[in-house]
Parts: sequence; C-alpha cells; structure tokens
Amino acid sequence: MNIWWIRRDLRLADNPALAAALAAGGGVLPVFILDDALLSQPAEKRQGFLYAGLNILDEDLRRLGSRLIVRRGDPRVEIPRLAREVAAGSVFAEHDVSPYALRRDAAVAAQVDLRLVHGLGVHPAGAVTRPDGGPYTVFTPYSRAWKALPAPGQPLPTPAALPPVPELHSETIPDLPAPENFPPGEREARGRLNAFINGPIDAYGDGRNRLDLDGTSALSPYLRFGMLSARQAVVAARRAAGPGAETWLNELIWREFYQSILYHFPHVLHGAFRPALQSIPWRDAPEDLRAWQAGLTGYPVVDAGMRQLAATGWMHNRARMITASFLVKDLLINWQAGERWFMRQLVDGDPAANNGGWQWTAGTGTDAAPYFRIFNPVLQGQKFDPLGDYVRRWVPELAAVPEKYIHAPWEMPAEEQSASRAVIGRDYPAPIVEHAFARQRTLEAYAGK
DNA sequence: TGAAATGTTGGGGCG
DNA sequence: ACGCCCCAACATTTC
Repeated sequence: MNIWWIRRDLRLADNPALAAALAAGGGVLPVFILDDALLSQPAEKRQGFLYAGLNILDEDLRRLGSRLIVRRGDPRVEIPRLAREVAAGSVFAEHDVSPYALRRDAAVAAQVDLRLVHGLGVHPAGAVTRPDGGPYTVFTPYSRAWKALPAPGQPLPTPAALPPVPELHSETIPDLPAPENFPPGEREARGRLNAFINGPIDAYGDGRNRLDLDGTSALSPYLRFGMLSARQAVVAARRAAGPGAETWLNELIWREFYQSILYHFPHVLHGAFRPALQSIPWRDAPEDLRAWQAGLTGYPVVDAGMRQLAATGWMHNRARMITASFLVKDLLINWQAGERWFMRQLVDGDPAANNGGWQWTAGTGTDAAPYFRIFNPVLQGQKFDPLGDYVRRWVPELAAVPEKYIHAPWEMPAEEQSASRAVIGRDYPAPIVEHAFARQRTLEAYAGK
C-alpha cells in the first residue's frame, strides 16, 4: 500500500504523483490533510472552493473504486501516523515550492519514504536556469529559456480504475459555501478550458485587457488547486496556436516564473526582492486602507475591482494591476498590506503569483515596473472599460452616470449628479486622494531610495 | 504590462 | 502675399 498525498493537485487526469503511486503497485490510498496551520488563516472563499473541490474529488475517486481519506492536524504528524496505520511503503506527492511546503515536506521525509514527483509546472522548479546555472530574475529571458526546453509530452490519461481503499477513519470535510461563480472540480476545469480554447483565446491579445468583456480564461482557481494541470493548459495553448494562444502561453509561463522566483528567493515573502527598496517611507493610513478594501476610494474603476474581489473572490487581471497600483502609488501604503488582503480574498490566492504581482506593481521585485510607472485610474478606466460597463456592474450607485463621466464622476456638474442619482459625497465618495498630488508624492518617496 | 511634460510640426485664421 | 499666432497632432524626453 502506498499513500497518494494530495495537496494542490486535486485531479485524476494528468497526475504524475497518482500515476507514480499506482505504478509502485500494492494499492493506493488517496489522502488529504486538513492542515491547521494553513486553514486557520482567514481565506473563506478559497477554503470553500477547496472543501467543495475535495468533495468532488471524493466522488470522482469513488466512481473509480477508490475514495478520499481526510485527516485533520499537522501533516508532519498525520502523514507518518497514517503511514504506520496502513503500513504504507511510500508516500507520493507533487513537489511544491513554497518555503512552508519545503519545510513541511522535509520534516515528513525524515519520517517516511516520501517520493516528491514533479507536476506543479510544466518544467520542474529549478530546471529553467541561466547557462551559468543561476536562476533567471527577469521574465523575458526566463520565458525564452522555458520555451527552448523540450515541449511537454501528452498529459497522462485518467486511470480507468483505482484499487479499493481499506476501512479507515476519514474526517468530515468542513462545510463552507463554495464561490458560486467557480464550481470546483476537474470536469468543470476542462469544460472551461475547452470553452476558452474554442472562443476567447483568438482575441486574447486585446480581449484579456478589457474589463467589461469575458476575454480571460478565468482558470486561475483551477490551476491554483491543480484541478487543471499546467501541462494540460500548455498543451491546449500549443494546439490552439495563433497570436492569442501565444500571449496566453506567456501568462502561463509567468506563473512558473514566479514559482521559480519563490523557490530560489524565498525571502520575497517577507520583503522586497531588491533590498535597496526595503525602506520606502510608507504611509500608515488605516482609514485609506479600509476605503481601498471596501471599494470606497472614489475612483470608479478601483472600487469596481475591489468590489468584484469581495463579492466573487476573483478579480480581472487588469483590475488587479489598477487596484494594486492605486494602493501602492496613490495611497503610498505598503504593498504587503495589499498582498495580505488579496490572499485573504482570492479563490486563486497563491503565494508565488500573488507576491510576484505585488512586487511587480511596487517596483520592488524582479523584472519590476520602474518606480515612475504610475497608473492613472481615470485613463486606465477609459482605456480598458471604455463604456463603463464594468464600473456600472460592480458599483451600482453609478449605474445611471453617463459614459462621459463614468470614470471621473466628480467632474459631473451638480445637475447631472442629481439627475443620475450619483451625488458625490452623498451617493458615492469623493476621491480620497487627488491623483496628480499622489503621483508627485510617490515619485518623491521613491526618489529618496 | 504608463503618464505627464516638453518639444516639434504644420495647417489655418487673421491682420 | 506674408508673417504671426494658435493649437491640434504627433514625437520625444522625463519622471
């Protein structure tokens, strides 16, 4: 008997850890540990997605003659305990790159025969390196090297049947509502992948930036929990071909780039990648932070993004950049406060990608946006939500504001404010900071560094 | 995967 | 006809 320890690979198709456990022979015990250290963190939407995903995985396993065993506690205790309980030969699991995962797995490996199998990305962490062996810290050369490696092989098929599982105690999966816009499970993930490949991918180059259209794949929650493998996505992108598919492939490579960064530079989780930018004089402004979190900054496109996040656990990527830029460059609040808030809200919240994105915005990271690259929330809105439909959807108090003013409603004459039932200061806040002033303030704060 | 400030050009109004 | 100014449009530089 071998244990298949499931962590962020909630799928039966193209699962190298499962395949390895099966190939070892003697039976496979699928196990998930509800890790108190992770699940005590506030992230209800993501946990709801995970729990519902575990229920579906259990159903899928039962269909093939197996079942999911769930335990709660510290994996460093529970995995060895379970291994003794069933006299397991080996424990198979997909290799993960976060510092927490590396420590956890090292502690488990000291007690049982832990076989870590590559499968998180297309290429193993540490495989995409410079000619001198060092890690890349800039995306473009990284992606070039990534593409120069052998193309991924065909995804592994779903096993036709699985060995039966002995009678064992299994914890009840906690009951939390799953986010309704993201039904979990690998069947759903594959359906969405196909819909994307057969539709929006051709226009992805521009479509992905449009806040008011469904131009993105919205697959991030599924990739985050491995309901879809990186290889399945990349193979589909390669088959789709065309410029849109190429752009999407690059987005997939960004995920692996940031996984590689976290693997090689774990300190990014505790501060700036570039130490020189560790000491920016951030503002301590709890009121402003709360206004940003609540979507009450007075900048419609910022507020729309933040409310989409709070309501659905997901935010359009362009909106992530706009809202992040606003927190860091307009409010001059430490990007780490934003990183924490996103991790709390996001269904797809992943330390590597989230940290990479925030450091990029703050200009503190690898391949970072130069400090003087500051988004103007009005122009960004006009460019990527030209009709204002995204704003009207998520900021309903602006629903009747005409197109001309939708991204700068404070410029509306008083009569138009009353006519559209959007009186600034009554129905919708005035901007909490003036952009031109904030821009200047940030340039000075960063220039001192 | 910016935006603002500054510089340049050229058409057209006008005396 | 000519010079002057305005300014939109575009280009370049700067943050």
